[in-house]
Amino acid sequence: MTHHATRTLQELGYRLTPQRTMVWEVLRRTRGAHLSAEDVCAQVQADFPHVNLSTVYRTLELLVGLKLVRETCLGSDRRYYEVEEEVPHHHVVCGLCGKVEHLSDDSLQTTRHLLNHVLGFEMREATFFGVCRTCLSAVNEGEEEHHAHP
Amino acid sequence: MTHHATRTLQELGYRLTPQRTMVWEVLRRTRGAHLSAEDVCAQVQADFPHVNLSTVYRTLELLVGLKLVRETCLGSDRRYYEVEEEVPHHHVVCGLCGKVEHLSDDSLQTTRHLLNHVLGFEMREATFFGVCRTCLSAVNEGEEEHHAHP
DNA sequence: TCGTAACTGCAATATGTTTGCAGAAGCCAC
DNA sequence: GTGGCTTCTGCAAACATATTGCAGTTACGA
Repeated sequence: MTHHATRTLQELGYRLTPQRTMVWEVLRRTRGAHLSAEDVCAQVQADFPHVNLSTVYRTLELLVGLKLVRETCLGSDRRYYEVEEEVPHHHVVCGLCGKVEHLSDDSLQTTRHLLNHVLGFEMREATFFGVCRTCLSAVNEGEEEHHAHP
Repeated sequence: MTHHATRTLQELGYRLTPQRTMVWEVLRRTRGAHLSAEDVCAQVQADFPHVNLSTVYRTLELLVGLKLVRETCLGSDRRYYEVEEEVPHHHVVCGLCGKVEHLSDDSLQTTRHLLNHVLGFEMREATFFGVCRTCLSAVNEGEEEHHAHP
């Protein structure tokens, strides 16, 4: 486990167990991905098969509470986790293929100011749902074909 | 049921059952709210207690498929439904009190263009997570109190 | 009014997440 | 190191949300 997370856990009086270390390591080495609790558990179990899913849930809850891990909203089906980055980013989700892309926080400065100005709202993160480039071209090709053969 | 939804259902060969009518009416008269399937079911059952939750789920699925109802993502806990408006809007969710506010689609034109330009992404809807005005002032008052009595 | 295909209610099931509890183990004091 | 105390884990059961199979009901065109 990286110095940072280790220190945080121990300084706050939490025990440094192998399970917690492994969950953290999985998230750290998959930086940029978005893993469900079950994904994390599967990766941990690849090395230590006896580790239990409920322990993974409890560990994720702990790490989220300590702001070491971020729980992101990519849809209503389940929860996804990733390490909390110094520079936050936002998510762009394709409703057709499910692909998730990132968007830098800088890009949303004007949107942040808008929300703050209009609603007095302090934006922490944003998720955009729509159709990605790839799926858009696929749809367009389909339309063209359809027009070609009415 | 309003002419529009009625026509759509019947023209497409779906049967116009009381259950479907009631689900639609509940959503229509709570315009602006965000109801879960269970919420809808409870409101329908207030008048017709025998109506089953699974029927509500099937009806919502149908109406969403016909684009008469929109399924919105306000977090990963469950799914919420509202009537599909002519002019779409976006959602602003407070992570502390859970309040949901609306944001007009117009406000996000530049954001939409940004996503299109940077990622080739066609944005359909956006959800912003953060802290609302009310909770922000509550937090600030708490801080002030804390500073006053260290 | 009748017949049929579509729809509903019910119960069972699937999937994701939480919890109670007994046993295991991290960590501090010695 | 060793002991002891408290936290943590594994397991199984519970819980919440959503889906499905099936038998009986019903909308609706003929």
